[in-house]
Amino acid sequence: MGAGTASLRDVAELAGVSITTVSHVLNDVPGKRIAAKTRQRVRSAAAQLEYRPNKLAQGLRSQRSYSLGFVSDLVATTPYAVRMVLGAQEAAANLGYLLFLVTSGGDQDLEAQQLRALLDRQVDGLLYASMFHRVVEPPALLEAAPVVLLNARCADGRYSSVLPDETGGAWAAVEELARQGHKRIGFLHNELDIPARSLRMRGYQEALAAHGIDFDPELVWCGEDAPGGYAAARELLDRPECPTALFCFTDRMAMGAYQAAQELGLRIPHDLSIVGFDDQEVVSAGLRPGLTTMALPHYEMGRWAVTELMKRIDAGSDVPPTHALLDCPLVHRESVAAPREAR
Amino acid sequence: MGAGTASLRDVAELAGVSITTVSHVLNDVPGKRIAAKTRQRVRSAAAQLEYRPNKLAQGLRSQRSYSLGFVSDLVATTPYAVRMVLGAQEAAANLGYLLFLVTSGGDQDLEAQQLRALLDRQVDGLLYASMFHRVVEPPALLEAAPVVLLNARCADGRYSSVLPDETGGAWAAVEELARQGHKRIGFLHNELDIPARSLRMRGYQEALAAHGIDFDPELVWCGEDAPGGYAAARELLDRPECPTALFCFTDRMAMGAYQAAQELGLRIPHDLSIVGFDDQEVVSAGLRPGLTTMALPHYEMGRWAVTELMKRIDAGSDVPPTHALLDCPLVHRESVAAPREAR
DNA sequence: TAATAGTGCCAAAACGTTTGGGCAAATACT
DNA sequence: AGTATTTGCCCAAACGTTTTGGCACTATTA
Repeated sequence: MGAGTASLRDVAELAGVSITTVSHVLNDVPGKRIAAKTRQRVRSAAAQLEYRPNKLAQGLRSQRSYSLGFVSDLVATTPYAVRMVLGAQEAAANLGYLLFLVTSGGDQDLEAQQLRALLDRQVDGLLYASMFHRVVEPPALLEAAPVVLLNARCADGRYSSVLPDETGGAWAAVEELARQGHKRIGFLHNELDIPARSLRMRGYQEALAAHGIDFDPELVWCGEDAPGGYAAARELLDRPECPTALFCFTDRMAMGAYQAAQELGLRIPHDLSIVGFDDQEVVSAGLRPGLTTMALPHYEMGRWAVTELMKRIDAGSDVPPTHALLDCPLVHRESVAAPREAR
Repeated sequence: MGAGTASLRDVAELAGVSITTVSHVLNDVPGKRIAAKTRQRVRSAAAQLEYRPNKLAQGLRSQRSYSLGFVSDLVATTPYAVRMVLGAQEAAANLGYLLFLVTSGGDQDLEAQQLRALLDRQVDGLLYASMFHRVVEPPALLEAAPVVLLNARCADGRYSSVLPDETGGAWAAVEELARQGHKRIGFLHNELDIPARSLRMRGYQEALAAHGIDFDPELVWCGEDAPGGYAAARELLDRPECPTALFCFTDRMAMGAYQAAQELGLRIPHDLSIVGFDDQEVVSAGLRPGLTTMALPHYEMGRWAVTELMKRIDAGSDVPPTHALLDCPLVHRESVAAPREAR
């Protein structure tokens, strides 16, 4: 009844064989001829001592630490990003891997220091994650191990990357509204210089076009977070020819839009349909009525990244990088209905 | 210009000394007499080769892996808990430690499996974290390493633990309202069987008592999340003698209360003051007006936990466990004012 | 000059694995 | 019976460190 501290030697001694043999048996090394009886003896000795291999020693010897580094700019304020970590962690666990989690807070020196700490521990690969979709300039240290970019891509496409399909998401959101018969669909847009900005704009425009609706720049208004969403929505809804539906860049902006609608006496979805983006549950499920919104596939991206990273670890760095775009599923709640006019 | 893959032997060769000497120099081993010149030579050789010690080898030899395990039930849906991880991670990084992050999702077998994976990697200690404050029954495997309980405690107090001061937080929240002159302070309470429930209730009652206000069970109504908060608030506010202020168990319930208030034509904070709990920023900063609320000291708890864990790692398990209660700071926004009657 | 003390360095074992190259004994062929 | 083959196992080196216990010099002292 070992306290889990038994070594290969202890097992060997108890089984009356050499360390080599124990190793061969426990690892099922192919091509090694060992009598069934001996195997049995070894296994039961190992079981009896509750033998567990020391991963440090294993890693030292076989150049495989079975651990990965998850590097992210800031895990802090962004709640949904947690699902990225979770997806990665679960996928890793299934393969016998563990994740080192480090955050740089955006500080380059700190990031380098953390990366070195990871490499010192001989991680087999790195997940370089951004908390919001962006183009990154990966630090030189990343060269030292297989890498996959998560929720980010680099300008030269050198590393594999996985991103949400922003355009497709925006497209589907607007499609959902257009299908209900909406013609005047406002867009509560973001003003940050991030890829999602132009990508979702594209989706918005293309979906409009697909439904034969002319793009009207007057129906696009920028802002940020709930206050920005509120202001932008007031702006759009205070007009004579106001939109019957709003597509919001984030759930938080949608939250602001709800407030504006309420103040103006517009009932959702009767007088105004709203679709958000992010499926930030505290907001989308907390609002009344529940907010129909596009979910970001954070969990799936985390999983994808690990799977891809494994391929690269196993195959060496000669395989060309892959770039994935994952779907943003529509989450139906109660904020969308046909426009009044169409009823 | 080594690719970071130089070993002690390479440095020794380049400096023309033995491995031993290099180790002594680079580790500043006290009591070792080595000529200043030699030291210089070794250091510059190490620098030139960009030598970095292999932590696997170090750990194997010196029984210190400089890594910790962060075990949590589920990192998933709960966004604020992220700050716990962050606090732990930053504190660990400052001490040269890295964090392995694992989540069990509440599954006992999976948890055991993950714990073993951590122990296999010879972690120096474990952070056993709960995503919401609760009493846990720690698995037997925790015995195998120093442990600190994070946002949790065990019934027998065997392990060190750190928790938010729920009672103090509730006390301060109600105090904030009472100080403004509110006499009828409703409590939108939770109905789950968790420690926070009775602890906050105690804070609520004590603060009332401190202000000479009689506790009125009629002013306490249970529910959960935004919908529950909405329902409970409707219940309380629809009366003739309705409360002038609401203390909400969570920000999400407060969100529901906002909706109820809006429907009833009550303006916040003019007609109704509200204090929440959690400081879940998407909600508290997203509501109009901003929600005054009690923040949970997740970040600080994370920090405290690794500090405590370090003590226990360094001191052996003979030092008695410590149990900390950390303050919940009040976050002022715009949802509190004096009651109308008092103006 | 010889004993003593101090200085500067190193060899080797150990941590717990994996793995290539064995070598005896048992079995199969001629 | 003698050779070839197979079976079953083990030795020892290696991974990259830390650490103990020296050993060979040089400098000091008597």
